[in-house]
Amino acid sequence: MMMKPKLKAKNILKILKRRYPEVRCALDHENPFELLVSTALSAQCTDKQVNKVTPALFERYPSAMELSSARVADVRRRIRAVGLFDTKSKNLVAMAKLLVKDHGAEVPRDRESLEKLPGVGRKTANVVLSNAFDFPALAVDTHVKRLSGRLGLSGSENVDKIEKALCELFPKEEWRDISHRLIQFGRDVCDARKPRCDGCELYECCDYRGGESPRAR
DNA sequence: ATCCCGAGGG
DNA sequence: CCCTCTGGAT
Repeated sequence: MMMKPKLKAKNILKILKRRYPEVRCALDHENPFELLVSTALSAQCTDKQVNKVTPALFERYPSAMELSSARVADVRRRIRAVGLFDTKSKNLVAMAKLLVKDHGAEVPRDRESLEKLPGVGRKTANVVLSNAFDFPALAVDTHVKRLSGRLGLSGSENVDKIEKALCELFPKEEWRDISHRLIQFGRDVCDARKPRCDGCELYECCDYRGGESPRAR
């Protein structure tokens, strides 16, 4: 019973909405600057680690203006718990300088400018665009990548193609939340190494099924 | 030991 | 495409 991708996507959307009625960005922040910084810090670590260092960080550096004149060593000390701090601390200060120089110390609202910021890639840019500015964007991270592959929504292509495929599959107004739901589901059920396929609500929609089908990890 | 709600560089 | 960077959780 091969389902058409479009219909399959619709079912997945429905099931995930039921499972996660309300979705929020794990790194919830009141202003774009804080969202940008904490999202950039979240690379290769948990949001718990990020939330541990950001309060003190933002107390000392409330905006791009203050952060732009920070000493890298001080920032590094403050963010040590998130790991990869050597690169991240340098990037944060450089990023703030660029914000002050080119964007009036504000967070730019277009993808091109965001991705020029040191330490900001496609994923972070999409999170900021969709969560801070309500621009339709679908963030693809490792969870989304893995789930998309397993469910058979896209091939195991590169991130750009996966993002494009998912954007065609899901309605624009869902782009922001579907990645959060896929991420959540990836953590709760579809683990990278030991997926809990028994009792999985998406089993019927899945091309992977614990490895039964020849699909990418 | 191994992986993580990445990004940058080779 | 591949690798590396890191602390923390498991």
